[in-house]
Amino acid sequence: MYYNRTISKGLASLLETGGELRWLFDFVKNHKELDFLIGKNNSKEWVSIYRGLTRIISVLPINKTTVFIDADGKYKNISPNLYGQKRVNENFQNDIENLITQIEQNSQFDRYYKNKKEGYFQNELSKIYGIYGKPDTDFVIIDKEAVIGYSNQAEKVNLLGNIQQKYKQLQKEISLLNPERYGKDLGKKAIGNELDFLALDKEGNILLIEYKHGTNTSGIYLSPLQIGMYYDIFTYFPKKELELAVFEMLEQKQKIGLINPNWSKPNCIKDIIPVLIISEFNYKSSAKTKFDEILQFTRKQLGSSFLNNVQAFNFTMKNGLSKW
DNA sequence: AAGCTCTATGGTACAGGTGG
DNA sequence: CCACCTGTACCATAGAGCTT
Repeated sequence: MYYNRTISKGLASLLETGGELRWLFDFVKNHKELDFLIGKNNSKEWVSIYRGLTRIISVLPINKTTVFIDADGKYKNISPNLYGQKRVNENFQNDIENLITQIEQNSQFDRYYKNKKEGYFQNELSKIYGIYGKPDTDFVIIDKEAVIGYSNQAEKVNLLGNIQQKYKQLQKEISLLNPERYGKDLGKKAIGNELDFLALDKEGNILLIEYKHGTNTSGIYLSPLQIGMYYDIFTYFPKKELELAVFEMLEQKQKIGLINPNWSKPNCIKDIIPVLIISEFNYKSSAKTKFDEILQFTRKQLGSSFLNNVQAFNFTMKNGLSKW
């Protein structure tokens, strides 16, 4: 298993000050609805730009002078000129602007950002604790949609499969316990495998952040299972290796400017803390009561120390983060 | 580089619940 | 008892990895 999503120096330098794609960095920083996601897996690396939940472009390096601009077919159809092979010295800002304008004008895309739901708040969070972060911000986002990689399918099934199995079983039991209250056939429902945000706080704690919008009731009350699973996966991962990867990603992001270069980094990793962040929580919703019930149930099954350091926050534009 | 498959998620309709 | 609210089931869409 491996986890390190630092991109190659060559790709990173394109975005750094003086790099040929530096204009892209400025462009995203100046558009409040846009944000970066950079990463790699065992076969490729990329710099992607998201508008809420939509990946509007991915930049994939082909060689030193050429990149491939990719996205879902839907967006390629809207703005064909933007996609395909490009020279790195080409400035395709106008094409991106054109794409965004068309996305804004077509209501079919509203649900990914304009409706001010999940995509909107996820983007806000991501920017406040990322590219707009201050030197004294409580924590910084190291990675988004974080996934641990496996060298092959056998290893994945063996390591991840076992952990997933455990939580799927619990989900099934919860469903059988009270199908009306918690949902039926939850045993068939898959448990997510991407962590929304991996962050680092000033004290040196790694925060495993799961984000939910307040209207997603079942997502909220079932989140102990999801959060527990990420906690298992990341605590199983060798600590030294995780620490190295996190610091490497931090440094790379600071060099580019995706994290404030003056943010004072901790000396070492202290702890791993699971976190739930909910935006626009509706206090009339039963989600909180059910969340406590699920937590109680899982503690009965897995031991009282299960998620004993979990933290939950409300997130609003007005007050930022406050205890849930 | 594009198509295919798997999976996650938002939107929506409706059923059931609740409060006035 | 009615009007409104909430949550679930279902469906469509899109992201991501894999294959060629």
